[in-house]
Amino acid sequence: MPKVREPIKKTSIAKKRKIVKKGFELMCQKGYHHITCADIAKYAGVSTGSIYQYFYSKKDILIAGINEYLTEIMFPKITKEKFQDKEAMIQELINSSIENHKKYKVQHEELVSIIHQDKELSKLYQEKEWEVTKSLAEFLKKDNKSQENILEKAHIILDLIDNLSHEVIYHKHKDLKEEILTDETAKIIIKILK
Amino acid sequence: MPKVREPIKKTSIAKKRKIVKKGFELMCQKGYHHITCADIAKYAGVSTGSIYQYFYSKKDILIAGINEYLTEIMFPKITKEKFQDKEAMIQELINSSIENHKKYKVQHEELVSIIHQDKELSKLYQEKEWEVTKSLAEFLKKDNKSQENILEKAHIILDLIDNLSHEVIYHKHKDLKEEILTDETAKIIIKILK
Amino acid sequence: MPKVREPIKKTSIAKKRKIVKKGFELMCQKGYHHITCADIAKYAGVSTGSIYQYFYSKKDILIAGINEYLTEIMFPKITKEKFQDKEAMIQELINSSIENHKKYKVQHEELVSIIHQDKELSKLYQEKEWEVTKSLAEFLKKDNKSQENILEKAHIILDLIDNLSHEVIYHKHKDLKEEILTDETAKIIIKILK
Amino acid sequence: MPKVREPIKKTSIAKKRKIVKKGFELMCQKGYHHITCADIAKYAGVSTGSIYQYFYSKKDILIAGINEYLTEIMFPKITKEKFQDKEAMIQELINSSIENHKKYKVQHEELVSIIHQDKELSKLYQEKEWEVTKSLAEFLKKDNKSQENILEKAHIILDLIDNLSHEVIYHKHKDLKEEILTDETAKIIIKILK
DNA sequence: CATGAATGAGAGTTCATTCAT
DNA sequence: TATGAATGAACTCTCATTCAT
Repeated sequence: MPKVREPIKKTSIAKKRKIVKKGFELMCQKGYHHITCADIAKYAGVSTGSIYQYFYSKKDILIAGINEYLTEIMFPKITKEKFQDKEAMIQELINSSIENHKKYKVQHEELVSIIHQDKELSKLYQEKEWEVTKSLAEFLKKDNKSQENILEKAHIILDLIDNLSHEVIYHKHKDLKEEILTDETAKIIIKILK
Repeated sequence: MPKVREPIKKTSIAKKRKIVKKGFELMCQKGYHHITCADIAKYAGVSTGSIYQYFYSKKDILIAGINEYLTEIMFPKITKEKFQDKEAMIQELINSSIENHKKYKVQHEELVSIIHQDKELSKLYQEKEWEVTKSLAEFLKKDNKSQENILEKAHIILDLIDNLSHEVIYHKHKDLKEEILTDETAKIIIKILK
Repeated sequence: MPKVREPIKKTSIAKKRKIVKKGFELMCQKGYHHITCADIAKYAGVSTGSIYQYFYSKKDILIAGINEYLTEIMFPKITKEKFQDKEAMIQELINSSIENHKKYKVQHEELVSIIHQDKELSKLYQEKEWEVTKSLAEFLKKDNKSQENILEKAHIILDLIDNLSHEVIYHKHKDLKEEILTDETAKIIIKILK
Repeated sequence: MPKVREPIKKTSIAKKRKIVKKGFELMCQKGYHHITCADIAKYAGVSTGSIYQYFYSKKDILIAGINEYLTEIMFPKITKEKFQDKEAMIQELINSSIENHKKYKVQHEELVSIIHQDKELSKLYQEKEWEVTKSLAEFLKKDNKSQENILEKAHIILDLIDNLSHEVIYHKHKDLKEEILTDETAKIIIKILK
């Protein structure tokens, strides 16, 4: 079924990456269905034909982008054992999450929506998500023996941080103070871990 | 842009409602971009022409559906003062949220995604969300004086409940026990309100 | 896989037929690969969209055209028992074949080429061809008992007539006299049947 | 239209020939419109760029191939005066035709179709065809004086042989015995020449 | 008012040809 | 001279919207 498409040799690696980067960026900004392949090509500074030298389809670009995003940005490793105490660790978790969200500034929901409409992507997403949950649970266990329901707690904690990040990034509700929200979230997580 | 479109007079109210109900249902099930107007017409048992008697566009149906959804389902009033204590209130909040999610079983993310791509919808969504947050904050204040940062806490609480509902509905992570997750969420909310 | 496409109700039968007629005509004139769907639409006096209301694809139009062509034109029934003698029958066979070829004036080879590239069409073509061969053989048997290898002879006869028709229609070789060619062909067929 | 293209000098003669040979082979196997220039390049073991060093266009390769085919294969000289009698000559004619068809095993119709869509090719084809017809007529005249309408007869004979070859090669009709068909064809040709 | 056939702009994708290396 | 990545016009097909009936 695939006709052309070659991994790469030298500077074309850069080209393929540029297409993913720029294409994914555009998709996140405007929504997958609101941009055309021509848009992507123009934005990436290549021809429409070039896109199909490296990707099977428009969707293929999205998948590549999501893959990268999930792997490198959204679910980075957290098993850094350098933290002295829980407070520091949690603060670091929050900060890095906000940093990551700021950096990508994706329309996160667009992504999540598309992910959930595609079996393959859905599976990938959940695997990554689960990996991080387990990794956090592992970390918390070390620090604090006899923790009950640690997986569930880790899940909740990650959700709290994710939600906080969104609020900070998009700042949808003018009457919520960013600082207070961050503090409260941190305090709640501490309470959870008590 | 507007050509024809009449609010309603008698039994055609029912027709318009049927289009919204069935159309929105389909959109939530399969995704806005994956269904056609013909699909909606067939599913609603009307002709494609009829759709444009009551709606300006395909998107117009979505907006009507979201409006209804936000108003009646997702953000119902919570200022019921019948609760005896916080625990009961929280449990009720959790139960009704899960019930609502179960009832609609929408592809929630699809909705959220589309909402965020449309200024108008986005504003509407946030207003509704904020209304409920305020309403919960108000309720909590009554019950417990001297609560600091109550808006932020209310926001976090609603997020926790929403997240729990999703997990229960879609059950993405096989290793998370529904019961434990519910209990833990409830416990955390109690802690927040301490 | 098929999305839309409805047989027909009333005047749309005419529309579908017009698309086949005109589309097939164009294909035969210019070659399947040298015309676009837009060309067909314009030539048939409909919109491109209309084409896909009645046909799955561009190729589908070709198939419909070929079907009709094979059934009605190229391989008409020959079991007319009204002939008094072989000579008359053969002359009639030749005349009607030339008439048919003149009438359609298709680029016959284009057709045959496409037919041979498509399994389904190929089968259909051979079935029709074979039917006529058998029908002619049957006819000849009646007229003349104890005919050996009658199927093979019928096949050769039909080929001779087909070839004659082409030569007459396209008149490729200026130095061949049409009349003589026709006469010689008829004489040869008579000899075959001796 | 013409940009670059050089006849040849030394070993690149071989390269050009390889492109024609392999390209034409592919075209005959899969059909002109079903293969790409990239396919040809790969199959011939050269780069796509190289093709345009020797040919103006994709079609140019086809023309070169057809030229060679017509000249060397399809219409070989038949003025060999080594035959003792008509029967032997006819048998040899039949055998060599079948051999040729077997050897190339081209999708003959594809060729013929394309030839007829191109004025230039069409003319070339007819010239070659006519040359052979004349050459056969010449041969037959020598062998047998006082032959009337010898050109027309030669034409018919060549057609009979061509048709036989196709039937033998593609064996489309299971109920036709190859041997009988060959015998009958030979017998008919003998009768023609009586 | 209701219908559903008709419309046609615009989508994703292909591939003959070019050209920098 | 040889390469193969790059190009972009042109293709087939879709579908939101219109409108004659």
